[in-house]
Amino acid sequence: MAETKIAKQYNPFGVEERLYQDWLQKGYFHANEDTEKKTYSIVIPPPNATDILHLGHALNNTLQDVMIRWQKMLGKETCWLPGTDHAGIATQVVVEKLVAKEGTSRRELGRDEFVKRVWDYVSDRKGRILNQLKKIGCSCDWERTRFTFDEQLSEAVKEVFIRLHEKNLIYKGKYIVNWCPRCQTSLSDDEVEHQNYASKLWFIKYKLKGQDQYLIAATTRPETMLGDTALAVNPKDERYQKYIGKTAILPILDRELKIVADDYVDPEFGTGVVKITPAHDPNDFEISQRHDLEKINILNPDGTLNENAGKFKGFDTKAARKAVLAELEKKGLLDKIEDYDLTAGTCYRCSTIVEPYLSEQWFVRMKPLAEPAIEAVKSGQLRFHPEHWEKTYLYWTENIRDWCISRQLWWGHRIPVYYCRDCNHEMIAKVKPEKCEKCNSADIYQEEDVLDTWFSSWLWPFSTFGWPSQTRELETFYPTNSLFTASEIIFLWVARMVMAGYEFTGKLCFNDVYIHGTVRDAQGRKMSKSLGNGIDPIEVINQYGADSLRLSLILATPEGQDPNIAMNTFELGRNFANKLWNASRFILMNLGDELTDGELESIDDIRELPLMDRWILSRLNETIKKTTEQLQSFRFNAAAKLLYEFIWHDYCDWYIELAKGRLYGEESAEDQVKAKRVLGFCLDGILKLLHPFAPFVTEELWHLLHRRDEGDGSIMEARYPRANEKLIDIKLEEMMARLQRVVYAIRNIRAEMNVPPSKKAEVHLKITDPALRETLEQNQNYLINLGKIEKLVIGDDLKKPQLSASAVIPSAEIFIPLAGLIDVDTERSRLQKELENITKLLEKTRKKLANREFVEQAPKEVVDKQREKEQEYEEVVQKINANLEQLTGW
RNA sequence: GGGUGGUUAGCUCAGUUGGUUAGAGCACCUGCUUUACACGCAGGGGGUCACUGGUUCGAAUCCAGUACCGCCCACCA
Repeated sequence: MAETKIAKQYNPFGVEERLYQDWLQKGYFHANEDTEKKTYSIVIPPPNATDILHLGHALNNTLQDVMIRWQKMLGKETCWLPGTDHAGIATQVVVEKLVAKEGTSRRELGRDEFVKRVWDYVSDRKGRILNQLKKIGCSCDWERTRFTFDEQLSEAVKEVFIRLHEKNLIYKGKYIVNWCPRCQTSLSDDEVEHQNYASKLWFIKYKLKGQDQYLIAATTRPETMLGDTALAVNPKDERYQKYIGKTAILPILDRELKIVADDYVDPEFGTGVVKITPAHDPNDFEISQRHDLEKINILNPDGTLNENAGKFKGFDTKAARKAVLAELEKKGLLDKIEDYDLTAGTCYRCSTIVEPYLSEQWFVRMKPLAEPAIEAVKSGQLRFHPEHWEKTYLYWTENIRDWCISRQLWWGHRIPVYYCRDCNHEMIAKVKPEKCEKCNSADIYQEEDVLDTWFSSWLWPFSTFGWPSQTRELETFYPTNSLFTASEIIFLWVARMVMAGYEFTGKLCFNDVYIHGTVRDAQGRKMSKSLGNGIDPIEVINQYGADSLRLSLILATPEGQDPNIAMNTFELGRNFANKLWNASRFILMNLGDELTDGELESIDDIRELPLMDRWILSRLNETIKKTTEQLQSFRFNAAAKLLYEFIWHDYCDWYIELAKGRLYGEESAEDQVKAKRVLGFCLDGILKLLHPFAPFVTEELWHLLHRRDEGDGSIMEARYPRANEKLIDIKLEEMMARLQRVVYAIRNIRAEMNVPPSKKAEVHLKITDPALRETLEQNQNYLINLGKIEKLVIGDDLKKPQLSASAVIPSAEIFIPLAGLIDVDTERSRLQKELENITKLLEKTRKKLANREFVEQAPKEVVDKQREKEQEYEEVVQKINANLEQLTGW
C-alpha cells in the first residue's frame, strides 16, 4: 500500500475557509440573469439585521443550501438571494435600551438623532449574520444581498402603499388596537402573544339612578370602570328586561350610565350584566358603535391614567386597580371576588402587557387580497411540506381581518402621506409635495407614523429583484421556486407574501413552502437567552466543523418535527464526515493515480463483474433513486439517512472489506482492476451525492480523487448522479444477503465461543441449496478474509465434525471445530436459546396456517410466504435439535 | 374554547399504500493496536409499539374514544 500524506482524521479547520474563499473567487454562487438554463431560485427569510446566528438559522439555511446545491448539480441556474430585515420594532427596542444606558432617551434625542443612532447601530451590526452564514457554507449570491431598508426596496414600499390606497384597500380609522405602553406603539394582532395567568373576577355593584337597587357586573379589569359609559344585558334575559333603557350610576366618578340590550352579552356568564368600556375593550367598542355610546379614553400612551380618571390621574394601571378596589370595598360596592384564569396579550418584543387602546391608525383591507391566496392552496399550486400546514394557512387566510400597518415608531418606512397644516388636506405621495394641492400652502408635513416591518417583507420575493422596475433578474428569477421557514411566521410573512405576489405581480411568488421545526435543547425546551440553554453554531463549527454541523442538524431533525439538540449531537456528523474521509483515504492509497476522470465517472465499459461489484452498484443506484425521491419531496432527513446507511454500512462495512483481498492481489490482475474501477466509481458518486449536505469535505475529497490542484474546478460543476435502473438487481441483493448471513453466523460463533480474532478457525459449511453453495464457493476467498478462516470446507453432505460449535440458517449449517476450546455448557445454552427463538416463530407461523380463514382469504403470496417460512423454521429447528443431541453425547 | 403535531428500546427517532424475527444512532455489556478510520471494528443485551374499544383472516400501521406532552389560533366580560 502506498504511503499517504492524508491525515488519519479529517480536520475541517483550514479546509473550509480555503474552499469557501475559492468558491467566492470563482463566482460559483453568482446567478446569471441572462442564462438560457432552467432556473431555480430561493429568497432567504431575511434575518433581523442585528441578529446573530442561532441554531434555528443554521438549520433553516442548511436546508436551503442543500436544495440550492442539489438543484445546481441538476444543471439549473440557481439563485439564492440573501439579505436582512430592518426589523422595525425589534431594532428600535434594542437601540432604546442602548441609549437608556447612556442616560438619555429616544425622546430626548429627538427623531432625527435617534434614527441616526439606529442607522449607526445597524450599519455596525448588519452583515454579521450573513458572514456567519458563509461559515456554514451557504451558497448565496452575495452580489444580490438586499436590505429591506435599501433605497430601491423603500421605493417598492411606497409604490405599494400608493397602489393599495388608489384601490381603496388602505384606509385610516379610529379603532381599538393593541397598544404596547412601553414601546408606545400599536401592534398588529399577530404581534401580540397570549399568556395565561391566574387572576380574579371582581363583582362590582352599580346603583340604579334614583333607586336603592343595584345591578352587579363582573369584570377582570376593575380599573377600567373609570372609562365605563354603559351597562349591557342580553335582550332576551328576563331578569333584566325591566332595566333596559334605565340609567345606572358609575361608582366613584358618579357618571350616568345607559343600560342597553345587546346580543353579545352571554346571560350564562357572571351575572349577565356587562360593564361597557368602549375605549379599552374591543367588544365594548363594537357595542358602543351599535348603541352610539360615548367613548372615554382613560389612558395616556405610556399606560398611566389621564385626566379622565379623576383623582387617579397619573396612576399606572396596577396602582389604579388597587386604589379603585380599595375605594369600592370601602363603599361596600364590591359584591364578591372569584378566582379566574385569564389570558393577557403581551408585546412580542418586550413582553409588556398590551392595552386595548382607541387610536387613529392605518389599515389594509385584507379580504380581497386573501382570495387568490386561498385559491392558490386549494388548487394545489401552492404546496406546503409537510402538507398539514396548509390547514393552518387556510384557517388564517379564510378568517382574515384587516391589517393595522401603522406603527408609532421612528425606525421604519415612514408612511408616504403628507398633510397641509393650513387646510388639513391629505396627500399620498412618494416625495413631499411642494405645495398643498388644495390651498397652495407650502406648510406641508409628513405623517409621523411608520409602517409595520412586515409591510416591506411581504414584498421580499420581488422587491429584491428590482420591482417595480421590470428588470431582467425579475424576469429570470421571479417567481421563485421554494421558501424555507418556520411555522411561526406562516401568517406574518408567508401568507402575506403570497397575497402581495398576486396583487402586485399577478403571480404566485413560490410553489413550495417547506416548514421546519424549532430547534430545542436536550430536554425539549426552546432555546432562549433567558434559559441560557442556547448553542452557538459558530462554537459548533469551531469545535466540529461546518459539515458536522450541517450533517448533524439534518440527521437529527425528524421530518416536520422539532429537533432536540445537545452539544454531543454534533458528534454524529463529525463521525460520519470522518468515516467518509477515511474511506476515501483508503481508496486514494490504493488507487494511486490510476483512474482517469472518465473512468471515475462511468462504469459502462466494464463487463462481467463479480457478485460483490454488481451488488454495490445495485445498492448505489438504489440509493441514488431513493435519495432523489426524498429530496424531491423535501424529506431531507430521510435523504441524509439513506446516504449515511449506504456509505457506512454497504460501502465501508462490506464493499471495502470485500475488496481488500482483491486489491492485495489475491485474485487475478484483471480482477484487481475491476475492484479499483468500482471502488473509484462508487466513491465519486458518493461524494457527489453527499455534496449538498456536506459541501466542504466532499469538495476536498473530490479534488484529491480527481487529482486536481487546489482551485481547479469544483464538484459543484459535476452532475448529480442519476440512477441507472438497469443496475438495480434485487435478486442479486438477496443472494448477497444470504452470503452476509453466513458471515454473521461465523462471527457470532467466534465471538460467543470466545475465539480470539487472532486465532484463525476452521469452518465447515454444509449447504443444501446449490445456488447458495455455488455463490459461496465462488466467493470463498472473501469468506476466509471476513471470517478469519484458516481452512474452509464447503459441501452438500458434510458430517458435523466432532467437538464443533454450530449454527443453522436456512439451507446452510455452519460448523467450527473447536477441539480443546469448546465449552459444552456455553454451546448448549447458545443453541438452546436459538432453538427457543425459532420455535416461537415456527409456532406463530403454524398457528397462522392452521387458521382456515387466513389461508382462504389472505392473498396467495402472503400464504405462500408463510408456508415457506414454516418449512424454513422446521428445517432449522430440526437441525439445531440434531446438533444439540450430538452435544449431549460428550 | 377551536385547531394541530406527538406518545415505538434508558435517550433521540425510522417504520410511505395493514402481512418484516418491529429497526437505526447514542448509551450499555463483551472482545479487538485486523496495514482507511478507537470520531473505529466485531459480537451482544434491551421493546405487552400510551391506554380502551372497533374494523379485519391479520393492526405499531386503519377507525372511534381516553390520558398525558407540545405548538398555533381565540374579543366571552
